[in-house]
Parts: sequence; structure tokens; C-alpha cells
Amino acid sequence: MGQQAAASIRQVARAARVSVGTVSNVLNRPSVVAPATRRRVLAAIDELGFVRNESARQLRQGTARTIGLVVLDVGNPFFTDLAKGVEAAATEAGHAVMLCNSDGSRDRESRHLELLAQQQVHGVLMSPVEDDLSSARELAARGVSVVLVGHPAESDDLCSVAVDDRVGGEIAVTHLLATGRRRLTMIAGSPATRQCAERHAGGQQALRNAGHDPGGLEFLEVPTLDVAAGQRAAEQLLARGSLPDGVFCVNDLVALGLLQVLLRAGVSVPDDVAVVGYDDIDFAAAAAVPLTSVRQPATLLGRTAADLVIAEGAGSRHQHQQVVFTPELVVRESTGHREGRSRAPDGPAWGALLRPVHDLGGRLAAQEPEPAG
Amino acid sequence: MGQQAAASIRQVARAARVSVGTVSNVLNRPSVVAPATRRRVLAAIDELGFVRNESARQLRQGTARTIGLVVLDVGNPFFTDLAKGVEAAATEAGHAVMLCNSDGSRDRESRHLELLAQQQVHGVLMSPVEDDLSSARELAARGVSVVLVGHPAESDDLCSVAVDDRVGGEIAVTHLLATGRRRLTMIAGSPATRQCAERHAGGQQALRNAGHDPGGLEFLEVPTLDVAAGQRAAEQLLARGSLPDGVFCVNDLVALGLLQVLLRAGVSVPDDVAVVGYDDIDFAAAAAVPLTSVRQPATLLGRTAADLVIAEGAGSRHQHQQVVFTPELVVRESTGHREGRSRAPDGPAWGALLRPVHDLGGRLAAQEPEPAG
DNA sequence: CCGGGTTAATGAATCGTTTCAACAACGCGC
DNA sequence: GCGCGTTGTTGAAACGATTCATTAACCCGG
Repeated sequence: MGQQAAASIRQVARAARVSVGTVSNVLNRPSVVAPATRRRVLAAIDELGFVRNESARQLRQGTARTIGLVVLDVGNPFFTDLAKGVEAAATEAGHAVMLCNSDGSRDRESRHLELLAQQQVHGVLMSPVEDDLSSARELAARGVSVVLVGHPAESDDLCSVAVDDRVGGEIAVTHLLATGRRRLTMIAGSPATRQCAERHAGGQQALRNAGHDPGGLEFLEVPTLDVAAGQRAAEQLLARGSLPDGVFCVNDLVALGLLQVLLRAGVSVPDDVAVVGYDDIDFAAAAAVPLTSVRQPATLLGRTAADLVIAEGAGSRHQHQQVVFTPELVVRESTGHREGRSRAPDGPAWGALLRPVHDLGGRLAAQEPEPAG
Repeated sequence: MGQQAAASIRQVARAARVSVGTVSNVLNRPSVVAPATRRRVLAAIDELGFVRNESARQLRQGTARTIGLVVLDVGNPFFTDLAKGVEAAATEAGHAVMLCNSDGSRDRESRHLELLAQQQVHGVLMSPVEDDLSSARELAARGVSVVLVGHPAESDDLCSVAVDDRVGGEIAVTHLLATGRRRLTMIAGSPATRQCAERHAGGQQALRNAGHDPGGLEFLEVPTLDVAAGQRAAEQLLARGSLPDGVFCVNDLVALGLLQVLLRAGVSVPDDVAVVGYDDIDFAAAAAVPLTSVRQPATLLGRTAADLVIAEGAGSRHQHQQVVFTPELVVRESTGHREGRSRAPDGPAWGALLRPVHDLGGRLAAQEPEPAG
């Protein structure tokens, strides 16, 4: 098996003593070619180690069988879960997925979009870096199907699949209030980004609902949304002298970083501070103190987005859709009820405080007998 | 900006009143075209919203500016870190990265490889699902540059970038022995896979070095290498009645799952059981009990692999290389010394046990005064 | 045995770019 | 004013698959 130059359809045709058109038919519409011929062609393909040249196919057909996915942070399990959903749906439809990481950078985002446009991809799924959707619209104007992920399109000229961030913020803060917390801080990125703003607004709504001053939810801004940012935020809080008694983090990475530093500093969670995260990534359940979190259906989100983009590309006349899912709260130890809780026993005592709405695949919840509330 | 059909180089040529060859020159070798003409062409490109059709370029040139990366598990931060390294190097060289997830499935792996071959990618980086490298070799025989990642090519017909797994296993177990552990268990995937076998062999070597019976390292096999697998493994261990006093997990995901279930069951880590993970993912430091782990330079690994594949594609006569890095141990609380440790105080007392070789970017280590060992 | 219908196979045109031999225009030295 | 190198520009020939109007072969009923 020497390193032969890639065989072309023409050589296959010659080897099978048929025309190139027939080979193409064997490849794409096998039913129209006579069984005997088909066998002969397949044998030739096999013998020559022929691999279809996708660029040529693409060039002729005008569109690739690839969909692009541009995410904010591949390092965030939320997005890899999302990507898994996208890939599942794409594979079923015979498409490949090109996963790109914008890393929150506008520049990288537009570079990736440019590249995807050049590749004539079937469509693009993107979680936009900023609220300015002009790059998405520009791409759509060039004839590429675009679906926003995790960011509702405020007008109906684009498809979008999102989770209601306001509700997410609301249930998080409502829960903190229900466990008796009053001095609340939210840790998030720039309030200029929709997600952070919406989740914050939801939190304020929760305060209002409970008859409190919506100003009671302090906003602490961090530059990035990763573990390191959470660590730094915790250091800031610790440096102040007085801690809030409830913290709502805009995602689980931040929450995990925060948690780690708080615990290391001797702060008890949830006794001194309750912590709520967002996304409910797998690691949330495995944290130092298992993390209460607002779950978004990441895989479903990806699957839905992919289905939309595939449909939009295929369909004749397409109506843009805005799909919105509702998040749900997963309660774990990091927000254990304040009352009826002694200072800090170790080990399985935690169990008594746990009211698992969801747990890792329900495995553990199913194996431990559920204590009466 | 109506949804216009994509403009071709020909239309640009007409608009700028030059030939297509000149437009192509503006695109690829701007220096050879007179400034005035160049400006005219650029203006036309801008006005028509021209986007280069990558398929056509590729077809003509014979090769794409894309490199494929096939990983075992995108959900594992080790691989996303790796991917970041790959992307950095690729971007510098003007290549895009196609990230594919084989999820440990042979089938998915070969589907991805087939797809990448069809796309005429510049090269492929892959962490092979099994030790059987025939699919990699087959791809290489078809003329695609292949670099194995995390798996040394035993012969010199392929490039590879790996980390010495035997040494990794050795330092992990040596450390467990040094903290006084004797009843050791390793949790890993099938011993038929090289990585698991090598790390196990390294562990046995450590026992031999210390004058113990290499059989003293029990091998507990799990079907997958994720958090859930670690949880199940812990349940198995707990069901036995007697626990090992040191556990070496083949990666951090498994270790985190194990840790969570052990703690929930009231087992003290590190007092009752010490746990060592592998990869040193970010979450290892943020775990319930910060995890001692064998660090692999994931990003560097990716970067090196990408550089190799780029060089191989470009270079005239290419000599295959096998690069091997050495892992290092990052000690954290999960293997705190057994002696001099009281039963289970909470909070910052942990700090006294910590001898940080590495920590999350050194941030924390730098801020906490280092207690004398 | 002929005409109409069906089934198979053909081969040329096409997609949009790159490449390259050829050519035009220009300046310059002799 | 002639040849010559330099500099810009041109136009046509690839690249490899798909598509489609034609053609070829064959069957069957009248």
C-alpha cells in the first residue's frame, strides 16, 4: 500500500470500464445503475482506494455538508455538552460539525465566521460574543443560515434557541431568599452583556416579588467567566471584611472558583455563605460542597439549534423561529437551609439537607434512601 | 443588503475591469499588482461583498488549510486544553482546526477520519481509541499527515507526541507510598489500552523500587473514563467492606467522581483514603478535597503536535518524530501526609498540609504564605 | 417487424479558483 | 532608434465531482 496520489473518479471509471457519470451515480444514486455495473465500480473504488474529493463535490453543488458551531468557551462543559447535542443532530442528518472557539473575543469570532463563510458551510450556530448581532446578520445577509444559541434574537430575522435568563436569575435569587439570605451579591461579567444583565434583572425581580428592595442584589463584575475569575472574586469579597450571606454566580465555573477560595479561607458554605451557580455542569455536583445550580438543557439546546439550521438550509420558504427553554433549579448542599443546621459536621450529615431535584443522572439519588424533609 | 447570491471572482473582475487572474493576484500575491489596480479591485470586492470560495481554492490547490483533531472526549478538560494548544499553533500558521469527538468509539473515530480524508485536510491529529493504529496508518498511506497525540508510535512510520505514562504511574504510586499508603488500588479502563497498562506498569515499578511486591497494586477496571465511572467505582469499593488506603485514578474525571461518593459516604480523604488523579485539569484544584494529580502539559502537547503536522505537510522530505514529554506530580490535599494529621477539622487547616508543586497559575500559592513543611 | 416506452450508460458542460505561459508597455543604455 | 530587462496584466487550462440532455439497448404489444 504505497503512498499513492489520491485516485480520482476518472481513474475509477477507467478501471471499471464505465464513464465518470456512472461512477458518480454509483456514489450518489446507486439504485439507477445496474447491479453488475455497480459491483464492478465498487470493486474498482476499493482497489484504487478512492476517496471522494469533498471540495470538488462542494464546488459543484454549491454548499458543504458541514455546519459551524462557534462557542464562547470550549473549556466550559456547558458548551461541550451543547456541542454534543449539535453533533448528534448533525450526524443524523449527514452533516459534519466544525467546532470553533471564540473565547469571548470579538476578533476571533469574526475570523471564525469569515472562515466558515468561505467554506460555504450549510449553516452556522453561534453564541454571540456581544449583544451586537451585526456579524450574525451580515453572515445571514450573505446567504448563510444562522442560528443564535443562548441568545434570543430580539427581532424575527434570525433563528435563535435560548434559555430564559430572566427566569433563571429569578429562581436562583428566590431560592436564596427562601433559605433566609438577605445580603446578596451576584458575580457576573459586564452588565452590558445580555446574559448577565438578564440574570441580574431576574434576581432583582425575585427581590421585588418578595417585597424587598431590588437594589439589595449587589453586582460584582469580573472580567472573564472562568474558574480563575471566581477565585479572584472570592478574594475581593474576603478582603472587604464583611461577606454577603448569599452569592449568585453567573456560571458554575465562577461558582466553583469562588467556592474553593471561600472554603480555603475557612468560610463555611452554606452556613456563612450560600452559593448558587448556573448551568449545572457535571462538576457542580462533585464540588467541595456540591453546588446548587440553575440547570440549562445544554444538549437539548444544541440539538434543537442544529435541527433548526438543517431545516432552514433545506426548506424552501423558511420562517425564522425563536425557541426559548425554561431553566430549572437543582438544589444541592451549597445552599442548605440555614436554620436547623449545626456549624460544620463532616461527611454524610450533608445528606439530610439535600433535596435533589436532579442529580448526576439520578444514579446517586436513586441509591440513597431519600430522608424525609 | 439583500440576500444576494455569492459574487464570484469573475464578477469582481468585471466590476474592476481587470482579468480574473489579476483579482486572484490581488488576493494571493498583492505585491505583484500595481497599487492603482489593486485599489480598484479591492473596492470592487468590498462593494460586491465577495467572499472567496474555499472549495474552489482547495480543489485547485489540492489541499485544505484545515487540520483535523480527533479526541477521545471533548467533555474532558484535558482534551479541550489540548485543543486550545492546537488551535493556537494552527492559527499562527493560517490553518483552521476541525475538532472531532470520537467518544471512545471506534466507529465514530473511523467516520471522522473518513470525513477528514474527504476534505483533503492538511493533516490529522488523533488520540487513537485503541492501540490498533491501523486506521492511522491507513490514513497516512493515503497521503494524509498523521500525528498521534498521547500515544507514542512504537515504530517510526508515524509522528507522535506523548507524555511518558509509565513515569506518570510511577511518580503517582511513589507518592502514595511516601505518604505511608500500602493497600493500593488503581482505577482505570481496560488494561488492553496502552495508557492504562503503562500507568499501571509504572505503578508496579514504583512498588518494586520501594522493595514491595508489584502485585500490591490492585487493578479495578471501569468501562468508561468519566465522572460517572468514578462514582460507580467508589460504590463498588464501599460495598466491599474494606477500603484501600490509597487510590490512583487513571484520570481526574474518575478521581473526582470517586472523591465525591467517598466523601458523601463519610470516608475521610486523605485520612482514610488518599486519592491521586491524572491530567491536573482545572477542576482538580477546586474539588471537594483539592486533588493531587499527575500533570500533563496538555496545551504544549497540542501545540507541539500541530507544529509537527504543519511541518510535515509543508516540508519536502520529512523525518517522522516521536516526542515524549515527562509528567510531573502536583501535590494537593487529597494525599495529605497521614502522620501528624488529626481526624477531620474543617477549613484552612488543610493549608498546612499543602506542598504546592504547582497550583492554578500559582495565584493562590503566591498569596498564601507558605508554611514550613 | 415496427414504434413507443423503459432502463442504463454516456460525455460534455459546469462550479470558482489558481497558475502560468504569453504578451504589452515602459524605461534605459548604447 | 533598437534591443533588452522589468513590471503588470491577460486568458486559458487545469482541479474533480455532479448533472443532464442524449444515446443505446432492450422489451413488448400490435
